[in-house]
Amino acid sequence: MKEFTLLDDVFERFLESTNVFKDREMLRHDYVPDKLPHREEQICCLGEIVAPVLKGSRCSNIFVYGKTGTGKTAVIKYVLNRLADKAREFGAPVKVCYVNCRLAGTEYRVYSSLCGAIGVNVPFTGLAVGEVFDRLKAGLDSGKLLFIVVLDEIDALIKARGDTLLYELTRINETLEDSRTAIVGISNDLQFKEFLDPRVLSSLSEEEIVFRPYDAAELQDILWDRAQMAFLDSVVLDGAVGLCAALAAAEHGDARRALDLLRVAGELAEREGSEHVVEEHIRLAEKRIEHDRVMEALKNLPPHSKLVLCSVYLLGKAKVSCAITGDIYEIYSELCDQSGLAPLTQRRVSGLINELDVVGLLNSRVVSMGRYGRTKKIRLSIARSLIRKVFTTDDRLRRLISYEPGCLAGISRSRG
DNA sequence: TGTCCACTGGAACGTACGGCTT
DNA sequence: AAGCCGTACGTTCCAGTGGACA
Repeated sequence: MKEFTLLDDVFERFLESTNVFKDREMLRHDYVPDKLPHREEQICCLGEIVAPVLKGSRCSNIFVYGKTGTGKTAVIKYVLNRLADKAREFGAPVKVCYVNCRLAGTEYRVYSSLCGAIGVNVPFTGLAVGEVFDRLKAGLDSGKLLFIVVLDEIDALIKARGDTLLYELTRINETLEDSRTAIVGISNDLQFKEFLDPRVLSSLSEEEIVFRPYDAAELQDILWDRAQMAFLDSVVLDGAVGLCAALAAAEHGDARRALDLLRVAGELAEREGSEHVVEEHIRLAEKRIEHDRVMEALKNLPPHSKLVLCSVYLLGKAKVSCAITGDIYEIYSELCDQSGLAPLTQRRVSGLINELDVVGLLNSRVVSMGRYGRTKKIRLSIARSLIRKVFTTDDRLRRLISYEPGCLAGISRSRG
């Protein structure tokens, strides 16, 4: 009963608090606004490239690249949405399908999304990739269609699975009867071209559009536009937007990050009943976003990764200045013993360390110690208190973070 | 200068599982 | 039901590596 009263208080406070937002959805990065400042050039360029489909011809394949938060996805969606509207108006048989390759994860799922877009049902799993591709072709050939395929974050898929998907898609028109397909590939990584077969690259890059990062002044314009839509009048102060833009500009001009900062800052201001969003809220928002990211990453780790991280934590606690793979594996094995898990091989643990490095929880560096071999030096790249905080909520891990491994004494002696 | 350490990291392969086709 | 397929997660094997040391 008490909990309900408490919760009711929270809701009451929220309802009675001063409003700062008009429509917070405007600050989400998947929202595509009617106006995209400082991207007029790219919008026109893309528009010119795709326009031929309105007259029933295939448009060129396009390769778009630029860092995260430079407006690539927003511009593509903006232009292709307009194109689809125009096509309906003119009765052109245009279909657009947007797939995020990183989220799709596999060739199979990319093909099945494409099939879904043209109304071909494909089971969620169970078919050979070739079979799904054949069904896609059959689906396209069952009518006359101009199919525009947007493959966002294509670099993620190519690096993980190779370029067969792009190879097949860039050649699909050779076997189609009446329908035609055009590909828009979006990549965050410029170097990604090196992973491509030259034939695929030349076919995909019939046209190229580059999105350079926004500078602080441009970010400020973008933020003001969105702030006016998202917040009530004169809620956001000049200094707050300026700081927000400056912080995001320092991080390669990432508009997505700038919008996140502004949204979280607004939520913080709302919660404390403030009538304005000020610089202090932006600073707090910056800390909050990083904190949440790390907490989320920690909570969702698989059990063995948690034990690896716990081993690094324990080594730090024992004042071992820089842990190496061998030390970590020894402690990890002991922790497995303690928690009744069968330990993975050192090879696998080495891979887990790399994965923890990629998500930013660890920092590892390959070093050679001369005749003492080659290994990785590993340290935590997050606050120890965060690990304690998350692991104490887990019954099994709570015991382990205060555990004193027997092998620790030997490690400390040799390398403390 | 050659040896040797303690790994790294690529590649091939194994196993389990869910789900489709025949 | 059997066979096949993709996916996830793991193991095993092994060539390669950089630099301290004899």
